[in-house]
Amino acid sequence: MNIEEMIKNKNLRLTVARTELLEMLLKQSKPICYEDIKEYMTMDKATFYRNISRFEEEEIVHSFEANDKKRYFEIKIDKHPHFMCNYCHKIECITDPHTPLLEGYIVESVMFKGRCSACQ
Amino acid sequence: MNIEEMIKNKNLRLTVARTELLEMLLKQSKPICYEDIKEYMTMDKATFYRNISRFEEEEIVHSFEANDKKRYFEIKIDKHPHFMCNYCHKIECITDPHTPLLEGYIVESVMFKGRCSACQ
DNA sequence: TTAACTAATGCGACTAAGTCGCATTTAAGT
DNA sequence: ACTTAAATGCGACTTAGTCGCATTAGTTAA
Repeated sequence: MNIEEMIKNKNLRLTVARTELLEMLLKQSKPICYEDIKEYMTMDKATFYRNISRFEEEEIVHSFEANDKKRYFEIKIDKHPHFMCNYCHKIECITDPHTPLLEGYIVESVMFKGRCSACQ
Repeated sequence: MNIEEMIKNKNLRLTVARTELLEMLLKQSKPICYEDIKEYMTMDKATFYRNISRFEEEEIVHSFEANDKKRYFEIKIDKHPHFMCNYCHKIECITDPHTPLLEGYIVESVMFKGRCSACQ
């Protein structure tokens, strides 16, 4: 599925900003925040956040708050847990398919925090 | 170990604010943010955050950022995973002892997000 | 094509959690 | 009690993210 379809399938208007934003998100290998990519985008900050919120509603994007008080985003395909290092603050994707289950809950995402391999 | 010992053992000065803060934290059954308890405390906001940071350095307190952009705190005894509901935004402690391991990482905390039992 | 309608955008102002600087107070050793 | 350094309260500040509003641009139908 291409970017145009991703947008149209959700009955969203196809705009330059939305196309640019999805291209950007698809390019990443890990979650990013606004600061990380603002210099590579032409859209305004408000437009960025409004579109991110829209994409979240439509379940195209997943986000979470990191301990640096910034919101991080990634495309919601290939769902996987994340690891956030408490020492170097790097965020990594966990590819280990062994995602834990919790009785009584529907787990939609998992975040591990601790010391990453580089910080040991 | 009582509160006075907890503070003295870390070579911290025993102050009214610190005692009050630890009493407050020990009373909770789940993580709390400043807003949750400010009305029950006499100390200033700056003092609260400074002492929380100090307690974190001394590993008395654990904190994390929730999706409401607020920082949540709890006493760092009896470490356990947490569950944050994406729908009612409630934070719960997971008592299930089955905490997952990750090869190559030292996991210090785990946060699950999704739909809690009340929201199904 | 064009017209008309509505949603999306950019901009500047605003919000609020958390931090900082500094003058004052207080804990703790002598 | 006296001294000294650390802790506190207060107000000002920072900054990620949001809001209001005037303008622009997709989309649908004629």
